Amino acid sequence: MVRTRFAPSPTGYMHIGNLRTALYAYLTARRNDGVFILRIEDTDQERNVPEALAAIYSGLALAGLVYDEGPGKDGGFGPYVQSERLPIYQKYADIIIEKGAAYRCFCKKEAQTIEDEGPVRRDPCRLLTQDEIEQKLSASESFVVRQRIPDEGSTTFADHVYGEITVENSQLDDQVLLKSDGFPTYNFANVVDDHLMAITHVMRGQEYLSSTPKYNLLYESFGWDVPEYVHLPLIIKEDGSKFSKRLGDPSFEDLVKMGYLPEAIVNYIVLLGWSPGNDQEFFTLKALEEVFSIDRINKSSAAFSFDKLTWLNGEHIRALSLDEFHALAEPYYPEALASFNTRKISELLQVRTEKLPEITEKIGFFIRVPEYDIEMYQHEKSKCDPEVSLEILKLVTPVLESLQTWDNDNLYLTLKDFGKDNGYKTGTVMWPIRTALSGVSVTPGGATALAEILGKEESLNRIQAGIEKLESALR
RNA sequence: GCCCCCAUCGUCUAGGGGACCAGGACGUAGCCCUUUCAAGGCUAAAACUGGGGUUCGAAUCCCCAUGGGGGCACCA
Repeated sequence: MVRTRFAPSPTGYMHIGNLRTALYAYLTARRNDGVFILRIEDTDQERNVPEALAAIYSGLALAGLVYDEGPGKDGGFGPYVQSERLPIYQKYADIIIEKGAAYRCFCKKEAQTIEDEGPVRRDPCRLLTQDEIEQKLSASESFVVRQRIPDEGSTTFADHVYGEITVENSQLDDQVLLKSDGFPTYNFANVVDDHLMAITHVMRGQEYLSSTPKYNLLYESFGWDVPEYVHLPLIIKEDGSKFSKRLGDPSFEDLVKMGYLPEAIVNYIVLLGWSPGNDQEFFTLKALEEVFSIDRINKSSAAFSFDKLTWLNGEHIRALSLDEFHALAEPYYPEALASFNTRKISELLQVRTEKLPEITEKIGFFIRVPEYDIEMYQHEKSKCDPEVSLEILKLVTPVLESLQTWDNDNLYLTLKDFGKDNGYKTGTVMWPIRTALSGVSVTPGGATALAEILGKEESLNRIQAGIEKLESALR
């Protein structure tokens, strides 16, 4: 039974790299009919942010990553919040001290920060005699528990992504397992919990690659089986620097606020470091659950491209039904748009929107025609200029006035025929109308689509205004 | 400083000795379609970091160099 876990510490937001780790862990569980577990790693009391827990839950929910076990969803391996497991770590710390694979260190914190010679520090306390220890203990001196790394030999572990890695034990430091406040460090808690929670595949960022030998040694000291390791490459920026919230890069929540669909973000993020082996790039979470596999994960770090995310977001927007898109677009429609058929507007917008907030700037002209220059009527490709425009607008007015059925199809056929009868290209007829109706050079949809939405009366008013504008300018 | 990891178009990647004068996607440029703009279609420019090996043959295997990244906390 495959069991994976996502083990974030509560920092207040969902980092992009964390989201991907969660995604991969989730997909690995789903693909293998396994169990996906959420564990909260809140062992740093100074860094805990109160509302951060909520951010983790909402972030996972937003991404669609439903966990099978976790806080509030006990599967027999709880509690799933590390700060609620303190006695457990205490117990295993005692066990490992007993085994001789760890020891108490009574050194002062400050003394530890002095730069020592050599890459690895061997703490003097590892040589303390039993008597000395008893003495310090009874004097209730505070201490931390450190792992006793063997002086000789080397440690090898296998990683699904990076292969076999060997490190000399002399390069490993006697890391702290239990802090003086009684809390475990990540280094200890992750090993104890992954074992106790029967995690089969440990998936995490590659920043843990270099400390993994120490975890292996811990597993060995306890006599536990080592889990499968899956270390994930880093996500960086296109200039090669770190992708970090602190440096102003967006978190998952930020991206959603910027108008990216959660499903598009998830789709994009899965491709940063993994590929399906064919040309498919568009994926829903459901589809990924069927095809994701660990052995197609890449080794090298991947740069986050906003351009590609934006494109993929457009793909997801276009894949929506009109109703779904309309629901997402509506919040961007101002009150003043209420008199129009906004569903029709959504229809025009859907294929032209890559990010939701773009909608705002695309629809302003529906409410009011902006001030514009008559140069707007000049258009090479449509063989149009202000003079011709004026002529067409005047000629077309009675035709439109007499039109009974005011919809896109009828308007289009009528105007097309009008052009044919009067020797104009369709584009030459449409350009001035579209311009008069909107006052902008680019609109979602053409002249007739806009006219339909604006309605007969408003359309004719705007055309009349265009005529007056042109007349006064050309006089 | 020490240790570990990585290295294909600008970016994400396919590729796991001959099928590669290296394929796809984003972005960029051009064309087509066309009622402006999109969407869609077509086309173009664009990469195997360098040097040694191994081999009949290397993007693919090995070594070195270079470059990049990560780690060396009572943070995770």
